[in-house]
Amino acid sequence: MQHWLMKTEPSTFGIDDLERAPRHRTSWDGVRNYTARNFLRDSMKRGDQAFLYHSSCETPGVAGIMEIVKEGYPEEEVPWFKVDVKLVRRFDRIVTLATLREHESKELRGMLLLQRGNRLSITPVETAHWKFILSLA
DNA sequence: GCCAACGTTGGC
DNA sequence: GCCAACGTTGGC
Repeated sequence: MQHWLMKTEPSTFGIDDLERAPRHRTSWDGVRNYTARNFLRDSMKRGDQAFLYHSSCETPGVAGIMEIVKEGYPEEEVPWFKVDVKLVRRFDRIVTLATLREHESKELRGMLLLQRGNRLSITPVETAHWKFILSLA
């Protein structure tokens, strides 16, 4: 199983919205970047888990865990792709970006989210990083 | 609101 | 293929 991190702006769609969605499920669409699209289309597999990350908000950070329940399929707008996800677990508290940064040079060294200038909305997460962030949650 | 980083566009 | 201009992201 692979792990991922998927960004969303909570003012548009956040963990509250996912929790309220029918069966805690939603289509993860609107991704408009080719690298991220390729992850959606080619690499994400059913059963993979992903951190739901809140960006562009008061407290950026990881809000919970989702599972991929439907692999990549086309959006109506060519050439973009989406997957379906469901909420697995909502963290009691957000694991904030500030907290992640505290471990940037040790446990989370090399994490793509923390790399300078990274704007990619979907990134793979190394298993060691995944486990460590879970331990913070 | 600012601005660094970086992706995309389009003329050549 | 180059690269300047422009648009977007996202933390602060």
